[in-house]
Amino acid sequence: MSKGQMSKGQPIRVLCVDDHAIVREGLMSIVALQPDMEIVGAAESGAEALKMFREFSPDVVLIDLRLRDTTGFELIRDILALSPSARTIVLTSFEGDVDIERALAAGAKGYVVKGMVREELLEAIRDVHAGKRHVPSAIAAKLVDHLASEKLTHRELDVLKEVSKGKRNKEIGAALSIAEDTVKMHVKSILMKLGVNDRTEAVTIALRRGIIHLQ
Amino acid sequence: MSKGQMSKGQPIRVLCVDDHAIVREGLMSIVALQPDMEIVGAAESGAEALKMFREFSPDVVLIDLRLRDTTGFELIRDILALSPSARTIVLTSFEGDVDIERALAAGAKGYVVKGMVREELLEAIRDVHAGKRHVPSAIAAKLVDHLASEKLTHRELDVLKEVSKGKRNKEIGAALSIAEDTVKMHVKSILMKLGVNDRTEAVTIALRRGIIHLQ
DNA sequence: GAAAAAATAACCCATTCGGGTGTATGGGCT
DNA sequence: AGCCCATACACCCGAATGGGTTATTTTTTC
Repeated sequence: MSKGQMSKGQPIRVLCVDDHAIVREGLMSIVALQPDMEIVGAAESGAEALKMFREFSPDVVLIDLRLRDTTGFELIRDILALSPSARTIVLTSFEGDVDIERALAAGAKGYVVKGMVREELLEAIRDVHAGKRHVPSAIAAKLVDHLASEKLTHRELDVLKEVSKGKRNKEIGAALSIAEDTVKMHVKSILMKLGVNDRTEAVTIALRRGIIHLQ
Repeated sequence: MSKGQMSKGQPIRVLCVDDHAIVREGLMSIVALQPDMEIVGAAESGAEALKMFREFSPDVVLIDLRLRDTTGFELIRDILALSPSARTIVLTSFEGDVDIERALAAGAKGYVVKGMVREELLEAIRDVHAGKRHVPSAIAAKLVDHLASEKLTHRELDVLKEVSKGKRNKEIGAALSIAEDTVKMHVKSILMKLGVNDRTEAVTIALRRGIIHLQ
């Protein structure tokens, strides 16, 4: 790892990971214009990203949360396993507080939403390269909004995913090999934790917050 | 309109409309590399797009469906109202059959999904500029899959949107100023047309197919 | 102007749902 | 050992839901 003694004159070496060619292209063209940065690679999958990370040891890695062969969360963990001092920034269109929380928990140093102004991204890259965290206040605010809200347990998540498929409690019980009454218990808990009236609103709120995703 | 006698030597003049700076940047950099194309403008809102369209009379307009101040559907209609021979291509991440159908119904000549390969987009631009339609078979297949499925009526859509908020039939009735029994009638019809078991699945299927969108 | 489609409303009825309360078991942390 | 928490199960009950049928009025379409 040749990051410790990086002098001010050397450009920030950036790797970007996104399965959309347009986004990779856009990132490259934005970053390439900065005199203090350079793109060392653009990967379209997690596997390719890891290969490029090993090969180029970039200073900063930009990562989308949705990838073809893995998730951004997993990729961040994989990269940190290779190099614990790696600096990663999530660049995604997901804005749910749970997505943000999971990304930061996985070890991301920054979280930037696609659709922000160009400067926000560049600032994030410079901050994170300098060892700082960079989470825009609008993003941080979403986390704060749900600080008090209880997290769903693993089992509740299982149930919620089945609920989103339109299954009845009885069917969910059969699918998860538990009693219908247990399912009802979980559903009640889910509704309470999410602060909603019924299972349908539970699903839409969960989608909005990034607790579950379609497909 | 100086499009009729466009000679082969002149580049295809492209306008792109997307509220994400990264995507605009990516499009510009992809198109700029093509010898037979040039970007004449990049708008980040519908209003700006119309202004640029009037100013530059581009040969082809690339349009995202989600814009800050309007929708892609509306923008396509607005552009066609200005210039009935305008050629527009939808470039979006929405893949629901209803999104596709609405876009083509609005007058789009092409429909390309973000995340396709670079060549797909370039081919679409050339095809559409040449007066052809360009809808990739994967996209067309989604339309075909739902050819038989009945469309929801306007009122059913109103009800479905309320359902997605977690409202009860009684509350929906109050919101729409109709009897609860009428709401139940609409809900029954919705479930039948979408081929689902309950209101929750109706919402997730509707989201997937682009019949409704969150927020 | 007639025919078709959509919107409205009212029944019935079995099932499901949401809310309340209580109990039990097995990890994990202190 | 004691405690918390997740998980699992049971029972009660009123309200909401989904399915079936019929009918009137309005709107759209041909």
